[in-house]
Amino acid sequence: MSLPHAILTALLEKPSSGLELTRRFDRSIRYFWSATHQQIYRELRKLEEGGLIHALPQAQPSRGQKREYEVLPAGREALTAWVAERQEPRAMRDPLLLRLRAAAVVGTGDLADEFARHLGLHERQLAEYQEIEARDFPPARTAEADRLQHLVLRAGIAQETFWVQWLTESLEELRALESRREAP
Amino acid sequence: MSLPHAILTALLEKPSSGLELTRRFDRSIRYFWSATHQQIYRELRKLEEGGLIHALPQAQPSRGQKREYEVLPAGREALTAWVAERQEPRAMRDPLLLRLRAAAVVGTGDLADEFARHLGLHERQLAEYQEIEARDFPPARTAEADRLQHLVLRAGIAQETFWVQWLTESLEELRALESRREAP
DNA sequence: CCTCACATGTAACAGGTTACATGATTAG
DNA sequence: CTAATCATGTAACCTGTTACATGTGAGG
Repeated sequence: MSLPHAILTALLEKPSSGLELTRRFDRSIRYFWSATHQQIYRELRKLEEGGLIHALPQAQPSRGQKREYEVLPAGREALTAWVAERQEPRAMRDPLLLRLRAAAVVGTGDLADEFARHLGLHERQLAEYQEIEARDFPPARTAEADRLQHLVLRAGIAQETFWVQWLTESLEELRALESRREAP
Repeated sequence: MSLPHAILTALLEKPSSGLELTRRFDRSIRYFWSATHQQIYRELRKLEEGGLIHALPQAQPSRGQKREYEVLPAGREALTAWVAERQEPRAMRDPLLLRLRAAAVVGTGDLADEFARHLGLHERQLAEYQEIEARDFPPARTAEADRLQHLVLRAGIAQETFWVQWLTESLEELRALESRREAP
């Protein structure tokens, strides 16, 4: 039940069309929620049917024409209620950990290369988040919304930091095991 | 494509029935992959159809009867190939972050209570993992499979440590914002 | 006119969740 | 015999992914 609420949040900040939302997801929402344009269009239709948003009247509504959506009061209420819900934390579920676990049974193969590649990707992502932090969250800000958004970004930074550290450590271990197999 | 490989890994370590697998997922596999019994039965059927596992012959195969499965050579090969695949890291996607982001727009409501509750849950989980580490991974072990499994557990520990730290920090911020609203 | 970028949409499928159904075995 | 527990299974639904289809408008 998260995607509709991600969309409501984005639309409250700024009424948008489906494609604009897709781009906003790609640009900034990506670091805590991702979605493709197909998901977004499907969900916009459902939200409109449910009376939580409506399309701004403009031009003739036809296939290749832009449709901008706006959140209705019912939509804002639904979002507020969702924020207040009691929800269980989601369990960790990462294929890379699973592959390492499988490697403990069938052998590591070229897994070290894959770990090195992931390490590079996470290092780049971390650097990007740190740039955003430096640019958009200077120390002196005090507006409430800013502080909350900063917390979300810090979660992203902490996550990437975790990956960089863990992958570095794991890579050492994998390479040590490899060289031990070559010259025991 | 992760669940079938999680099952293959578990079955290679020990041939099991569907319900036994469910319990093993709940007990130990949970900290890097989770699955319900419905998912597991569905997947066992597919794996058997695909010739990657087969049911051990025993008793008459009827509805309430236990069926134990074993991995076939083709299954082991499939798992080995999957470990060697090139896969993109999965994006972070957590509803709690999304709710905090939404709260920046519609207000925090009782979110602080929810954060406090999650903090407690993660603290308990962290303690559990640390117990497992102390019990199952004493410092002197050197067997390869042990070292790899230890890495996986350390990822779980690092994750929970992240949550405890981030939630603690966020909770302070949320409470500070609340008291600022009460007495500005 | 053609092509490209913009914009919306369809279809099919894989994976995950929830609720419920049914048979077999064992304890009281 | 009855209730509880073990064990497997069905069905419906929601979410996410991939591939493809179609219409609009602007520039060359």
